[in-house]
Amino acid sequence: MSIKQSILIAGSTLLREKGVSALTQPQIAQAAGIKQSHLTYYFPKRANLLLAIAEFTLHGLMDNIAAQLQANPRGKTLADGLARLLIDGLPPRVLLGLIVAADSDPDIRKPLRKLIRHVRLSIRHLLERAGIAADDEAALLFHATIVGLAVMHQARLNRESAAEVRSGLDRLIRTLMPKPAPRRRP
Amino acid sequence: MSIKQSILIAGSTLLREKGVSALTQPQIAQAAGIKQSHLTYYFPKRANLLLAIAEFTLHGLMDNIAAQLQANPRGKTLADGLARLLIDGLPPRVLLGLIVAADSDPDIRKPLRKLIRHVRLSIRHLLERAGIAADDEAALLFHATIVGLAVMHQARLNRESAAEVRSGLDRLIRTLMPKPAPRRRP
DNA sequence: GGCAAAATTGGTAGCCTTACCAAACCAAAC
DNA sequence: GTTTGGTTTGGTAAGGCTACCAATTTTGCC
Repeated sequence: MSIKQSILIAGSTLLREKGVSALTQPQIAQAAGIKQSHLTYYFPKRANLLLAIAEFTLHGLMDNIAAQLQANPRGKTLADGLARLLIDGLPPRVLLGLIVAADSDPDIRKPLRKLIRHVRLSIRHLLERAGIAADDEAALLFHATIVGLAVMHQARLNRESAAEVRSGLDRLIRTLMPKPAPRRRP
Repeated sequence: MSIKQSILIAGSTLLREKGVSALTQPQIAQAAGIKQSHLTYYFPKRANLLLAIAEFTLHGLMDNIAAQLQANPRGKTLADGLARLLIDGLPPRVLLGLIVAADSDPDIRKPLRKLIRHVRLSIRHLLERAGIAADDEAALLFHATIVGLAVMHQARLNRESAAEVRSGLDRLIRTLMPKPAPRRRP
């Protein structure tokens, strides 16, 4: 495994488990088993490191989703897979980390926009595959909703918030899925 | 105006305009026109200050929403008012600030949960007033969606993201509003 | 083997943060 | 007018972070 990879892995693990404030050069370096000064050799500025970690992380997530969808491309599985992803905490923390960083380093914002666009696109593919017709606006709302669910869970991190992620996703997908056998109340 | 108030105002202004990373004791103190050491006299720990700012901010927001709703309690206005709130940036930044802080100081999480519960409740009232029937799950989804829209806008801060907030809110509310004259496609 | 480039290390300058403390100050109560 | 309690100030200790650099080691190549 290359050093760069081990840095990225250490970084995203740290991010997942301890949040953005733990994502410092000393801690990442220690977790990756290298010296801090060596870390700056690979990533001279903190922003470089952050973006690399974000890209690396999201790349992994996309693969993850794709694989899950491959396994069983219909509704229930979609909700389950997404729920696991959102509760895991890595994706929202990546986003939060970038937002916070962008506040003090505006250069980050451009790649961040690109990243979000990319996620949006992936979501559209996801929905298509799940048999949900989604125009731009529908994809936007879906995206926003899962981001919101994830962020609110991150804020609370208890059983209730996790349950909300699941029930929220369930309901969200249920309302969007084409009904196979519409049954009406009496 | 009491010193405490001026501190809270300075803090929330700073938060709105420069983001969480600018929310430090020196900067707040300067903005409030007092010495940093004096700031710690009122708020011995950073967490105290953060929570106070969050409460103060959200309190103001609720009043804001309530007033807007008072003025004109139906759909279009609801969307407009919310959009202004979300684009303004203060609410999502308060949330982000608390999440980041909670990562290094878990004591913050309990009041943070309470805060979110409170917002949820306000949203239910809001929806009721706007003539939208909302069970728990619907309120949850509404809440999640607006949080997601706001956060994704904060991440990008450009015209496109602002437009997304507006169109997202529009569509969200449109799908929830009871249709006055349902018209079907041919 | 020897050379050049890349990788790695130890060390440190400079900055910023939070939290604390002792002293000065003010204002109201007695 | 003095005492007492709350306010305000200046100063600072301790710690953490980023970024840089000079020196050493390793690696790949001729």
